Amino acid sequence: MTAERADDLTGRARIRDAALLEFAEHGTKGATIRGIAKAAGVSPALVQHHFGTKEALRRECDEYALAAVREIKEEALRGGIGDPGFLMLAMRTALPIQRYFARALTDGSPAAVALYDDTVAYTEEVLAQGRPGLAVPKTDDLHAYAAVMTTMTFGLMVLHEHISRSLGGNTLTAEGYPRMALAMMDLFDDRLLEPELLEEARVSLKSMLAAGGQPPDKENR
Amino acid sequence: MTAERADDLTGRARIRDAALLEFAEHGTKGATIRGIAKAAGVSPALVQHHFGTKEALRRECDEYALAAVREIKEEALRGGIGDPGFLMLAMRTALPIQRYFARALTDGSPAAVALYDDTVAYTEEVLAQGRPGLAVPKTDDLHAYAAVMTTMTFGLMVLHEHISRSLGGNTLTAEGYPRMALAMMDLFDDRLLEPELLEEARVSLKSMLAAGGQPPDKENR
DNA sequence: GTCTATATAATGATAGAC
DNA sequence: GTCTATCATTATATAGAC
Repeated sequence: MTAERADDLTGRARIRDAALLEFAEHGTKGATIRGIAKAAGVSPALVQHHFGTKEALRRECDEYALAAVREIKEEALRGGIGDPGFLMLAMRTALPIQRYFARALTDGSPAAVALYDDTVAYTEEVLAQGRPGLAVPKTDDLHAYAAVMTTMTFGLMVLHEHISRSLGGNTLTAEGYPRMALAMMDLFDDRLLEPELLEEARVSLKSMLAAGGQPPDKENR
Repeated sequence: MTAERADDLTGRARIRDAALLEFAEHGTKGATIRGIAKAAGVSPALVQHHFGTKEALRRECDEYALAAVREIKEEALRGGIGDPGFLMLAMRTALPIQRYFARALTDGSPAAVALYDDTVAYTEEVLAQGRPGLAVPKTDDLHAYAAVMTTMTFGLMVLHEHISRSLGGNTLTAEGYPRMALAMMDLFDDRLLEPELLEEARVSLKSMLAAGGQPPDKENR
């Protein structure tokens, strides 16, 4: 999984890399063997020769992408959360891998599910154990807290096209990332909702929760 | 756009509603005329008779969904941000519409772009003007602040399948929404990163921003 | 390993009857 | 408005030569 130069890739790897991008761009269904072959500069038959079926190729992309992310994550872990590079974990992941997952998370794939579930579990663990520089979360539902945190972070990746358009620079690269990240920090350092309104909303939500999912009385609507 | 009962829908509307769900489930490319026809209980030819092409049907779903959301939003606006229903704006939107946009935001569509851009602009406006119960954001980049806020909120919708799985209940419905929303409030009411770490990260990001998108020196990696 | 040629299936779209 | 039947296109997948 070490970085390989585009020109000295074997045919098989060239096809896999092209597939990664085509799946990211057009989705599982939208990407075609023909398109992938064209992008890789080979014939469609060669794609089938190496991977058998489109489904198998997809599976291989899935596994490759997941392995790549796990490798980056382990590397970042050695630095610790205080490491300036830790917050940029996303940025250290190769662009094609990020784009692949951004799409796979909505297209649906085993690796995307694994990545999501892994990340929620890891986030929950870190929040529970505590880390230097990291406060203990004030919540009585740490799992949901971790899930929301993870989902929001992934949301920025999944919707990268929209936020990049809005901010005028690709947020998955060093070009657009800093502006987004700074705003994210302002947002989490802020307390936007005033305590009274917050409490009011909490009470309303807790009554919904207690009611087992029934919406509150309709008179308010 | 008033609520119609499933049984007294005209054929055309029944097909449109079925298409909305099929596009949400399988994406623009994955949804088929045959599948939509089957879901609507009509022949594939009737779908073409009413809408001409699949692209035209998709366009009509797009416009219908956008109009529906705008209507809900205007209604919620009359209550104001203090209205307990305001925070639940998403939940008041019909489920098929939410699911349609959750998919369209990554599949790409004019309505999805319009919805996203509208929402960022509206969020920015509200934050700039201020509202009772809402603090003034502490940031020198209000647009990015609004964009990140919007993207994170939409991220919860786009990734609803994953967070629902993680929390054990559909977060797009009253069944799973309260738990997610409560965790969201805990998260925004918290200050997870301690000031020193936050400041350190800000400095690093600002230097990246100033460098015009060049990553910081590699020695740290 | 890589290609051309071809078989097979799925899908979008049309024609014409009722 | 609604159907059945059919066509044209595009996609996956296979066979066999080099």
